[in-house]
Amino acid sequence: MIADMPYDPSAFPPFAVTVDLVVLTVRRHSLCALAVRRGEPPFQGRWALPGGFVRADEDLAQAAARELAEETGLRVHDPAAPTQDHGAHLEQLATYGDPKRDPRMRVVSVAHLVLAPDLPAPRAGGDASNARWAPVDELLQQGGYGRDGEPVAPLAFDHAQILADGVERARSKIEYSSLATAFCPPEFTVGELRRVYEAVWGVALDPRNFHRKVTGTPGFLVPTGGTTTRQGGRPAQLFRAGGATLLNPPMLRPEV
Amino acid sequence: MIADMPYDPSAFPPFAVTVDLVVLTVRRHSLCALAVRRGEPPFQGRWALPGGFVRADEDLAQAAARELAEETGLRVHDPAAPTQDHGAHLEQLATYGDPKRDPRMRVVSVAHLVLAPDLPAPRAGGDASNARWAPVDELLQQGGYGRDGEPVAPLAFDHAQILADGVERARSKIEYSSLATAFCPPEFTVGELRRVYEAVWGVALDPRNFHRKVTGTPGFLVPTGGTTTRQGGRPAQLFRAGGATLLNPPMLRPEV
DNA sequence: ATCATAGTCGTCTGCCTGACGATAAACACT
DNA sequence: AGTGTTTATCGTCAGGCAGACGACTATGAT
Repeated sequence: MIADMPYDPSAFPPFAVTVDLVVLTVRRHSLCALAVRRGEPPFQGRWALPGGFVRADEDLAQAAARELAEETGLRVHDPAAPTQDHGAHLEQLATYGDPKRDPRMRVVSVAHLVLAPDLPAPRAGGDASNARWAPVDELLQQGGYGRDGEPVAPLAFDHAQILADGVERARSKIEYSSLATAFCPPEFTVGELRRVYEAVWGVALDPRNFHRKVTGTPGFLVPTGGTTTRQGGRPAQLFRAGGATLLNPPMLRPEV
Repeated sequence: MIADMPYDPSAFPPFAVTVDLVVLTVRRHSLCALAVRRGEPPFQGRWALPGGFVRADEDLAQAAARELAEETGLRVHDPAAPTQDHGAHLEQLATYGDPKRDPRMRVVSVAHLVLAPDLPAPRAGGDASNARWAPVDELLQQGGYGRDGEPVAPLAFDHAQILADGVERARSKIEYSSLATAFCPPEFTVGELRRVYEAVWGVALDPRNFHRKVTGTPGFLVPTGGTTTRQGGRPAQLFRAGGATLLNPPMLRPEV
């Protein structure tokens, strides 16, 4: 990097660097993402992913965590502190730098992926009407009609691509990691975890085989001793996420 | 992104954006990375990953491909053109933006991963002594001694971290994709492909089970009809990489 | 001729998964 | 109280795949 070039500030073009957030959660049995309405041109009035500029003195992950807190109040789970603070999971997704992706100037955006349990309604700078959870299918369908019959405008900028990449990352990552628990509250049942997989993958899973798989994988789930009937039916054991982060062998996503 | 902020060029700090390259290949049965010697401070004389500034009018992937061509003469395989041009594989790895990662100024670097077949000696701006292939273990050991007994200085900047991330990506990705063929020449034998896996993972694999696995996976290998004895022993069938990119079920990396 | 090297085909056993039957424990009715 | 519905949990069985490893083949080296 900069291997053969003396330091000359005029030698490189100025870039703006932003972070964009793909915040995913599972609500009412479907995978949803956080969208905010743009108040300024370009794309004024259109929905977009939350995000903002990286500040001069902060790391990329810090910037993403700050934006997340500003938009949702969510705190990020600190991997260094294994206590059960149960913040959201945050990881870097990819970086988007097409010269024309922002019509105003050269903007390079470092997208981050956030997985969060189901939350109360979002806030966006205190204005609730400018932020919402929307099913990812709805946000990704181009020029279709939403659940309420209103026409759906595609997301601003290249955010549809970013969202699609984030969803794909989440779908593949819950296969071989215990990340699906990031969508669950601190204590959850096997059935609730299964409904997370079903919502993210959009498939139905056999409850018996799923139960055998997750309870038989060492370190995945830790029973808390409690039970709950909040889903109706027979009371189910409550679990916390165990220490294991990698699932080996992985959870298999059913064929199409 | 930039959702609630009017366009004001003074509102964001100026960033330099670079691409850094983790170029991996397999030479003499070990996984090697391309390193270039820095000609300028900081870290003058130390080894670093190749890379450079992103230009005003180019995409991030374009910048990475351009730097790769400048440093090695390698061309990148174009995914849109499925012809057998057999360029190298290039993909985005991750982005590094710690405020202090470059002591001179705020630099955000978008690292890319390149997998290439074994190549003739590298060139770096025409100066061969300033570029080399080095085993990744050697580049990653901090403050140890290299194969020739000379002390090894750690890589410049945060490039040891970037290299480690790239190696980890390559190690995991050959599990569930056919990417290992990117390390091979256009035609190769099952044994050569096995030696790629062994070098990247640093393990020994059973030749019989490996043969069964790769030849039994539809779309992974396509026989060309030819044979070769370049490895000694009984002649081996030659194959090309098939169209399949995902390996299902994956190739299993042996336990520790 | 013999050996060393590398490739290829088989066999066997154990583990995991998918399909699915059966039972258990709650609630909502009537 | 009884019946049906819902969800959870335990078991069984067959098929597929991976690890361990034996056997045989085809070349070059000595």
